[in-house]
Amino acid sequence: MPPAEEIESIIRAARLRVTRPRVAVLSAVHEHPHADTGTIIDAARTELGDLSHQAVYDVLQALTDAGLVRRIQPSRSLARYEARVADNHHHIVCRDCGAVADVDCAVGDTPCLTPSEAHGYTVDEAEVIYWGRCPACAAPSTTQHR
Amino acid sequence: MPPAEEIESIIRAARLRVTRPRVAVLSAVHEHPHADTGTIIDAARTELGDLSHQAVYDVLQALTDAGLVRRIQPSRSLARYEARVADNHHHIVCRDCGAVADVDCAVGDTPCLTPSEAHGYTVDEAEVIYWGRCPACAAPSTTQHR
DNA sequence: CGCGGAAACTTGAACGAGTCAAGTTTGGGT
DNA sequence: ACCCAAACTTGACTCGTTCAAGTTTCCGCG
Repeated sequence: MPPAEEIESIIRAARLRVTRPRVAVLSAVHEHPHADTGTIIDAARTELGDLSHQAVYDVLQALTDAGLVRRIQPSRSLARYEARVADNHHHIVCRDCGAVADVDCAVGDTPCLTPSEAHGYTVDEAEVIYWGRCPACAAPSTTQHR
Repeated sequence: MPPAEEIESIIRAARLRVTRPRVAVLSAVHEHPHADTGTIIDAARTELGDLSHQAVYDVLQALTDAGLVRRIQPSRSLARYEARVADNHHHIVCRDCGAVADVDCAVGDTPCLTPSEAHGYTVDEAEVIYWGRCPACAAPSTTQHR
């Protein structure tokens, strides 16, 4: 969780204008890894007071384009954002509650980045999602899952 | 593209009731790999005449639960379905036009199915999506991509 | 230090894939 | 042939996301 000044310089370093909404949104993404848009809107409003949802969508788009955040969207889930970028890690998603956790790659730095037959496609990224159940949902009796 | 009788027996073998909507939808998924829901609805209607969109959603859900089709949903894309199941293959998605192609796994049968640290999760599937550009969109001058 | 313009934000309406709910039809077991 | 739970129809509705028009603000430049 970098302090506000560091957030500012991160934004500035990406050649983006520094605005209060952008600082608030980027902070929110740092503080809430894998949060969906609604959660980010709430967190940014807590920090700023008023803020339109449209601004948050715009900011997230700008930050994504600049490579400061990454957007992930597992099936049956809303869009989620994370600030861990450019370090090649992957995700485990719980089939029941949708919780997301980070996983470092199993095989070296760029796992499976070589499809056997690419059909002429130019590949630049391999995204891996592990599906399963989180500890809470896997527990048999404690909670009635879903 | 199996004939109608074979589609029927596939459905019956999964202990599902055989109905005309189900046969039409499963045929459509076989005939249009990676099609989104709208395309499947159109294809099924072409075969059947009238058919409610709700029925298609129900059928796709039932077929997915039974393991007869697989649902995939790359970021920024609608839900797509395919009939190739239980053979561990993955997908290449074009960043520009959204086209999807199949890829057999690079490393053996169950690629990367072992995350380095699973955070207590029980993992049962590893889904890999390669991101890049399809031959048409990668071509520099021919088509103005997007 | 203040101006100017483009980028960023606000407001409010609209879109559309997917879901919900209530009523009717139908497959297939007894 | 009967029956009923499963499957389908109809139609309204939800809500994450996008679109559009107008206003504000950041920041390079003089």
